[in-house]
Amino acid sequence: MTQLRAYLAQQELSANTRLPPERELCDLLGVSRGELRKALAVLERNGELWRHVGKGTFIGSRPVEVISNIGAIAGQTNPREVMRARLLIEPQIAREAALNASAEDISEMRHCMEASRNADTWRHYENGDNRLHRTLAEASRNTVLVALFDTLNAVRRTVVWGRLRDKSDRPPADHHSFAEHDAIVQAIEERDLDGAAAAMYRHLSTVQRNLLELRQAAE
Amino acid sequence: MTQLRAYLAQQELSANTRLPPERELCDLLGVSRGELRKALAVLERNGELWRHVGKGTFIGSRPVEVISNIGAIAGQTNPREVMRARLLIEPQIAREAALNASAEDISEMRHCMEASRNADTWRHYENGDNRLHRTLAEASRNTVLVALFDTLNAVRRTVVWGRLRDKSDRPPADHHSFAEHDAIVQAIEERDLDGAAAAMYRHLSTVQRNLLELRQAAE
DNA sequence: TACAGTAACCAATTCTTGATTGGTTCGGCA
DNA sequence: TGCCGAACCAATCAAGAATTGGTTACTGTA
Repeated sequence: MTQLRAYLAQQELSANTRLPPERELCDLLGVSRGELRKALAVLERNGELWRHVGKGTFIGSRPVEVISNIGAIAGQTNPREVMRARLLIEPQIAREAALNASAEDISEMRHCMEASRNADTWRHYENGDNRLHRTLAEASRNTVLVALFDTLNAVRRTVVWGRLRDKSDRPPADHHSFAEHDAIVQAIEERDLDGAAAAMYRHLSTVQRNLLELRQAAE
Repeated sequence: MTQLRAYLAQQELSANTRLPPERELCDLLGVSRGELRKALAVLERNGELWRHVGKGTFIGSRPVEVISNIGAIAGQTNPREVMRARLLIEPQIAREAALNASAEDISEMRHCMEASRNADTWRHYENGDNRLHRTLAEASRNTVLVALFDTLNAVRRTVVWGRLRDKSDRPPADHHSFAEHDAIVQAIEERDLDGAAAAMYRHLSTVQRNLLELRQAAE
């Protein structure tokens, strides 16, 4: 243990530096591999280095693998997790939108709502729906929030939903989303932060419930 | 062209299905490769299939590759936006962690807290701090939330903070984060959803305030 | 001239194989 | 009991071969 610390001290210990393999290291320090591994385990537990099979042992903290590939995320998750994340994140974005939305943002949102209401196919409806949520995210006037929303949205679209959709080839005129979207935009226009978040939460709850019912009906 | 359509019709044409290589296909259909490629080009422009060198030809539309380039986001934003996004997002993650954290998660969080408390340099402190927040995100047991947190965290570290840090070479024993971290983990352990979110909000508020004071002092 | 077929080549990608490396187990030994 | 040595395992990496869509040049035919 003491030997290892001394060895590390004498070496250049800049972060992300790779140590020699364990087999070399124990030969170098004149200790057995078991003892060396016990010492390394302490240092790893302490967060001073990290190890990975096949890669090696590295100085510093384990790098968080920023999954740039949406498909990788989508492959590890499921509709339930995605829906849960939406319920937690999007109301907060709506809250920030209520704080920062401009008149143009609100006008654009209303335009998207009208487009989806007049949609003659589900595809067109979802197009308008997507644009509405995206415009709402932009209305937060926060680049980071928009980026997070885009990531979340991309995952949502990639995850296999099982092509769930009832048989009607076009959205009914009394589709639940219309009134709910209206409530969200209304709250944003009135600068009602809590109201906007709550309206978005209610909307996503309904979406979730519909999704579950469709999945159960499919079984 | 007509032959190709007939071939596709007879085959199973579920999305993401890979077609035989062009060399096989033209042999199979008895046409030259040039003619086959002209037909394929039409179908690709029509959105019925997509091709990629080295991969092959696939049925359906080309998968959306949303490259969430951290650097691009970081270049368009600023510390204020990042901090604002953290204040909105991370309390929600803490809330979900309070709902789903296992005993191992909490134990690991406590260990990270101890590590950062015993840190003898700011670098080690931040190491423990990062691991704590990451463990907390994992405790939400939601792959999507972890991915969003990683994205947010990567942006935070990329954004230029101006290397703000007071001169003391090690965190003071009464550093505000220690008590605040403790409150967060405490609330999570007690399954106090609102408490965990509120504690995280208070913590990030303090971080934000400290950041502003340091920036003003630097001017 | 015009156009289709053939072959060859290019670059991106995947597949294959062997070596490396952290993690683990088992027997020997003091 | 505790440590050492050796072997083995699974994940990873590295390098080369094979595959595949994209492109070009040449030939033959009408």
